[in-house]
Amino acid sequence: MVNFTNEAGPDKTDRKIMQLLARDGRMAWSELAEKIGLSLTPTLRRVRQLEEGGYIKGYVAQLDEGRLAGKVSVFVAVTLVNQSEEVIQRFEEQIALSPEVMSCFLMTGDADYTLRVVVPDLDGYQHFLTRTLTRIPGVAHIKSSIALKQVLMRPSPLL
Amino acid sequence: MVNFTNEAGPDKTDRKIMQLLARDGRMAWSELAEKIGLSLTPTLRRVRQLEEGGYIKGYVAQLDEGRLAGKVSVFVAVTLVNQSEEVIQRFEEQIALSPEVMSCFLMTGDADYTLRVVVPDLDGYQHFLTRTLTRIPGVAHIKSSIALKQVLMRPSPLL
DNA sequence: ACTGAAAATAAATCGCA
DNA sequence: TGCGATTTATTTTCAGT
Repeated sequence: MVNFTNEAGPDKTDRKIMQLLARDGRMAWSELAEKIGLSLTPTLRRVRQLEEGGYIKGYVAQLDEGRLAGKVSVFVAVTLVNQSEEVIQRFEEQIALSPEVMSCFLMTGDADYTLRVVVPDLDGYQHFLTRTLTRIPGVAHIKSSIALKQVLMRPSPLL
Repeated sequence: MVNFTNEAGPDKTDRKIMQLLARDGRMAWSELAEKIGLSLTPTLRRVRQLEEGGYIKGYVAQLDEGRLAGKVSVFVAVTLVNQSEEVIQRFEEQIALSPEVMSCFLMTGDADYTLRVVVPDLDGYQHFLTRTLTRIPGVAHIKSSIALKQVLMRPSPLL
């Protein structure tokens, strides 16, 4: 018997660490240590704790979505014919395989989905609709809302 | 006279680099070099080119949104009283200061906005509405759609 | 828990093919 | 564009407070 898995949760210093790494995920640990006013060892230990505790899920390069995928975002409200396990599972699976789909949320109430789909232009969206979305079994109805400008996009919540 | 600013754009190797860094943004350059089958020097040069060309916009730690901000996402369609510079500018400015707002898109047509707001619960959303959103000058109408599950969220486009 | 120093790795730079 | 070697910086580990 050893350790009552010290579930303390992030303190103020941990939050500062997360904040800094959310802005620059490749910052040198030595630089991070300096900025939070601790030496290397405890800094790195805190980072590892945050990673293991799942507060930091990973580190990613942010790619230019507009340049690599397209400048047009379409919010798509999808209604399924029913909410059977099979229909839902197949839908979510196919969606995850479509590179145009950047995010997908299951909505309350009507139990349908809202997707954000990124395409180069409206032609590209039409292709996505006809070649991908309408071909997924169980899709009953689709309503599209087109965005032309991304005003704000936070990769991580503000602390 | 020297160089017709060689605007070549990413080749297959560059795309592989972006793909790998989008999955692990803190990977050692030496490991990246191994995976793409080049030595360190050209690998690092390519990475720097991708950064300078804006294909890689930066590196960030992914924080657990559900744990740090909340499990409830609300899509909010906001209509402004008009599209005057002043109203638009103030709206976008205030939105950017609100930590609950994770993203904001300017929509075509009616020229209103779609936001994704993250809150711990519906009470938190009510607070956001009354303390923040409805207090921004120029906000005429609000329509909320509540999500309870994030099915998919890509930090970067698939290559 | 934190510090500081030593040992092991990794990153940046340079001359060259 | 690419390679390999050198210099410089960073990360990791460990003994001490």
